[in-house]
Amino acid sequence: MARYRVGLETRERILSATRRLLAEVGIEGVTLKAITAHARVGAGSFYNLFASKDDAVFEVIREAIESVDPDPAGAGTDTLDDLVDAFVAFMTGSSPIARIYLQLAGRGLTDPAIASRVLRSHRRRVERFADAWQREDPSMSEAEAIARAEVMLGALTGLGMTALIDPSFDMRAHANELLPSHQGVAVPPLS
Amino acid sequence: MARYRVGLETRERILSATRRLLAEVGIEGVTLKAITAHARVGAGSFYNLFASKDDAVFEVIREAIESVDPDPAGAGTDTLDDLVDAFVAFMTGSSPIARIYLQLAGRGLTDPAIASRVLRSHRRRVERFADAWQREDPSMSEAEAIARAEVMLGALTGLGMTALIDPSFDMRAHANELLPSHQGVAVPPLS
DNA sequence: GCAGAAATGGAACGGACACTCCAATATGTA
DNA sequence: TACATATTGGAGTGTCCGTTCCATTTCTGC
Repeated sequence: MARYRVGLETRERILSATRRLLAEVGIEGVTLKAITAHARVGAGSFYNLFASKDDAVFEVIREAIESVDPDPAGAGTDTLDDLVDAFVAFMTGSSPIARIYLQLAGRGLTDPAIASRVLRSHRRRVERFADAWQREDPSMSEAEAIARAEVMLGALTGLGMTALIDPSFDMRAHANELLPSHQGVAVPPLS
Repeated sequence: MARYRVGLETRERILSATRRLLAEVGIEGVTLKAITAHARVGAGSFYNLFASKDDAVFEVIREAIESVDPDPAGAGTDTLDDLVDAFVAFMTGSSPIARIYLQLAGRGLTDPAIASRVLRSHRRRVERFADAWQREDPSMSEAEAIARAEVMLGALTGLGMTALIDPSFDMRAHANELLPSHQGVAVPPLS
């Protein structure tokens, strides 16, 4: 835990180096050696401030997500529109961190420690989407709101993946189709 | 190079072990030690038959792809329901290819060579979904069918990812909500 | 300016990894 | 059978990784 001014500054240098490395060389290139070298810090200093290497990586991702959060304070004022917009901004923005996030999620397919972290943040997001949905339609049951939030987030994640692999893919347009307010072009539902 | 009968058999044992490992622990869990242990083979025997670990992994993937007929009949009789069902079965079933596919897709976010492969198969699948959609509603334009296919596949991919990370997640239930026959909101009926 | 706590660098550790080396053995051929 | 060579296991190599340890230095409240 950083308590002194110098400690906080070092923490920022480490996060900054981690951020830059994630952007430049990807998750596989982020080694402790690289981080400490770029931050001009000894390994001891690093572990004085972070519990593990992953701890620093997740903190960088957390901050990146928070930076596009329409309601960082958790006041409950964000709409579904806002949330979808934030997700799209995160995925299609200039920050390469979205890429890292998806790669980590992929790694979570085999690494239980990462899976639990990814899952935790996923569940938090589902809750957020479900709340917004219920706020827009108070008659909706909580269970249904959660189910819809799961589908919407699944869709957004998948679309984000496509967008990252295919730069010409228009994620925003497709994402907007997911919104209940969207009244698009016509396909009568099949019976 | 295997020349004798025993060598060819050993080669098959190695490929079989690699295939099983890819299914069970994913691409990152496939170590040389694991392969040789499961195949009951020494490291020397392995390198007598394969140039590298990746050589064996790529061979397994190549064979797996080859063994899956993308459109056996080519009759174009499959419905959206069938396709979604197949996708869910693919993701939640015991087949190793789904996990490998997602893990490779994640790796493709930084590796252009892998990205192009992933993208190609993705586009092929979009086409398949779009065709089915147009078959069910001939009045739908091709562009719109493709747009819907993109959203649906994005959702399925994202849900599949969640399902792989969280075994308790009911992918099939959520996937069904994506179908136009379902009166959900995720893909809204259009006016 | 002193004491106690925080911060520091970097050597050292233990483990994982892909891969090499080689003496011993098995195999196919003539 | 006799010979060339394919095949074998597994100890050993070099490298890289995250993390720990600790003597030393720096910081800050009093």
